[in-house]
Amino acid sequence: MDYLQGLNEPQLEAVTTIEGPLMVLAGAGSGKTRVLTMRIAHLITNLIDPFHILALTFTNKAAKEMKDRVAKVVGQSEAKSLWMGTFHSVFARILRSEAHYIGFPSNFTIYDSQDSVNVLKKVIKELNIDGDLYKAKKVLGRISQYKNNLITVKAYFNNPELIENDERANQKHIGLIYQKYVEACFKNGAMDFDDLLLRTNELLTRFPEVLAKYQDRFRYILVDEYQDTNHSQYLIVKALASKFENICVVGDDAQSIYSFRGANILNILNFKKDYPDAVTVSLEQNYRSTQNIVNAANVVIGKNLQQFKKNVFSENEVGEKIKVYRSLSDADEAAFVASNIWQLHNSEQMNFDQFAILYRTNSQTRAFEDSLRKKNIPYRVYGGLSFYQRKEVKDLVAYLRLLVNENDAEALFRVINFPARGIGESTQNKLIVFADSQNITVSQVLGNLGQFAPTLQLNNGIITKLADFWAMIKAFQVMLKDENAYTVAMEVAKRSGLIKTLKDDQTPEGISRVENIQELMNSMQGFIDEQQQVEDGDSSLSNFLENIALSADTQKDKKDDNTPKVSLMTIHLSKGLEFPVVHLVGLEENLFPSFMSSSTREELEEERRLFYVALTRAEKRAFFSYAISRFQWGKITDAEPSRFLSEVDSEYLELINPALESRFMNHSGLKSNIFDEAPMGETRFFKKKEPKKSLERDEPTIIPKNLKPVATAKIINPSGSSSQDIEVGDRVRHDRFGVGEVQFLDGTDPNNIKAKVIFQHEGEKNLILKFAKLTKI
DNA sequence: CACACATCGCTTTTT
DNA sequence: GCGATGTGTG
Repeated sequence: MDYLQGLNEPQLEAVTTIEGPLMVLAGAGSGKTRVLTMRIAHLITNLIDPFHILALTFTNKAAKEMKDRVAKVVGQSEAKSLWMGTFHSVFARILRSEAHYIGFPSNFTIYDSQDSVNVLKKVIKELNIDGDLYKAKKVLGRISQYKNNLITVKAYFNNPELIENDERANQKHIGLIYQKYVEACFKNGAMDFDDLLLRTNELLTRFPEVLAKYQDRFRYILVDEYQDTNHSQYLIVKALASKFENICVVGDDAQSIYSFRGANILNILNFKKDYPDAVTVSLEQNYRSTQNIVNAANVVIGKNLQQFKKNVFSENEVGEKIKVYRSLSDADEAAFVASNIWQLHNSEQMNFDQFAILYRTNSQTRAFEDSLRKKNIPYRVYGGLSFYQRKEVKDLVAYLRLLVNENDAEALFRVINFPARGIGESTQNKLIVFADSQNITVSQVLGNLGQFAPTLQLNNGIITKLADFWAMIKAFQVMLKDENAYTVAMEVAKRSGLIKTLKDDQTPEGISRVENIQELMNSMQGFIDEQQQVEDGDSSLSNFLENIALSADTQKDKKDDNTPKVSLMTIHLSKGLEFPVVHLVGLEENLFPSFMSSSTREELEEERRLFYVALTRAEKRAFFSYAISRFQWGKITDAEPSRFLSEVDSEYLELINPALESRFMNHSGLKSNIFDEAPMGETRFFKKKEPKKSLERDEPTIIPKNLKPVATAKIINPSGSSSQDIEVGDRVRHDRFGVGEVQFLDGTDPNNIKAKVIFQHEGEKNLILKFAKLTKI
């Protein structure tokens, strides 16, 4: 039992309490993952067949990590029959084997949100409903809400309150759209993400024998991040656990940050009500962070009313105070962060992967990318567009999806005319209308063109094109019977003309698209290899498709060299991670807390939990920063410090640019010379800036408050007629070199100002502005 | 059908 | 400011 060594008392209790309901409240950094894995190991060591254990997580990453760690303790072979995965993947697997109960094919397609939006757009159009009033994305959000709360179409129409609600919101057609959307998905043999949960509920409630089967199988259930479960997930877990009640949920109500997508914090807050006999264990010792960080985080989260009272503490060193930096602009903030990282890297030999920059919104990324690039600091941006959401990748995947499930009309119409083969919109519409009138699917029409051609009212040329297209798809399907998925996919990429079309585009973007296709092929090969190595692996195309549908792998395309890099991500993405040094940036009202989430107490409490999550990522040092003005939506907007800053007791904070403070507080306007005297804490945190020979120096005018502080010169456009102000940091276009960014400006003589510009593709150039004909963009 | 131009809308997003 | 989406024109 050496795996029990080194656990503290509550951890030990959580691991060894095997029977009955158990709730583990795991404060930030308290060793939650360790407890979960040791608990599973302990179950197996106590001769509980792994076959009877189900462990549910929210991310693939968490599932994989836990599985690896369990395997290390109990051995690969023991760990294998364990069911461990995300809610969605586990239930997708169950649904595939039981699909016939609820009228779905077992090879149903899984739609991602983009697919769902596309289907909804078509539904809205078909219903002749004003698309301006019903934005597909918004409507999907609504439908998702309903599904997550188990409000089916039928339940919706039986609930006058809901209908009235939507009517009052001027959305009276929501019910109808919802209905048509569900019908469309059913016809396509497709489920969206929410369906994977909703349909599982349907399966378990409508068919007691199915429920009994899985209840008997899953005798020991563990749920990670329980505070993030939605109602639908809650009901499934409850139903499955109701026979044996060996259910262990682990979570931290203080870290519930996904209510905007249906997570219901009440699930964890009410666990005791559901299971009155439940044992509760609180893990309160934080092993991650300094006392200062833990205490500061505690003070802030303590302002929330809705929470379990916990006493999270640290016995690590007290640590440094949290440094607060007030900056003039987003660019200034970014420059500070980059300099600070650079300095710590040099003075304390810290690797770049020990730093994280956390922000509230993805749009804040850019300024930091710029500032890090200027200092040649390697970084990696997490999140953003997932690899599998790229258009070119989706296109090839759509072909493959069509091979597996030819009823998938969404996939069909995505590829029927891409690459262009003369099957235009009107032809497509005719196909849809005709298929609807005959009450069959479009694939059935295409499969029996000989029979339907006379009634289709299409000319022979088009009929031939349709026939050719369908013959191609059919040929791929035949091929799939003998060849492996990779070979078929390669053939699809070539024969469909996809690769050729992409290769015709020799722009950098076009080249990267081809690379993405190659990367998709590589990942497919990797998947097949992997599956063939494990016993009863499934290297089929449909399994590959399911895998990518349920994984938001954003980094597939990044060649992973092993250079340590600074991590840039949203706070949401940082949950579960830890970094020695954390920069929490953009601490401004309306940004964090977000202006969208400042109206109700519930929303604000979630933002505060988000703040808590962000701060507790830090192990040794935390830096806060905010800007008094920033670019937002193309405009410079004034900003006020976030309320969260004032919620941290000042004993934990240290302002690091008081010089600026006093200067800036007097509102007499900024004199130009303020820039000459290192007002931004420069003496301490900035390497000396490039010398600036500003024209403003000779003009004792009041500089507008919102002028970017890094501005070094104004120049007159050489054309003479128009004059433009160009500043450091501006993006410019050059006839020959393309798009670039001004690095610095030099020179006092207006006729002889030089600009150093780094162009996206051409690299660094020194230009004399008078001749360079730059345009600001 | 391709391209150019206009318009919108814009938090977070494990699946 | 920017990218996705939609509309119009040749």
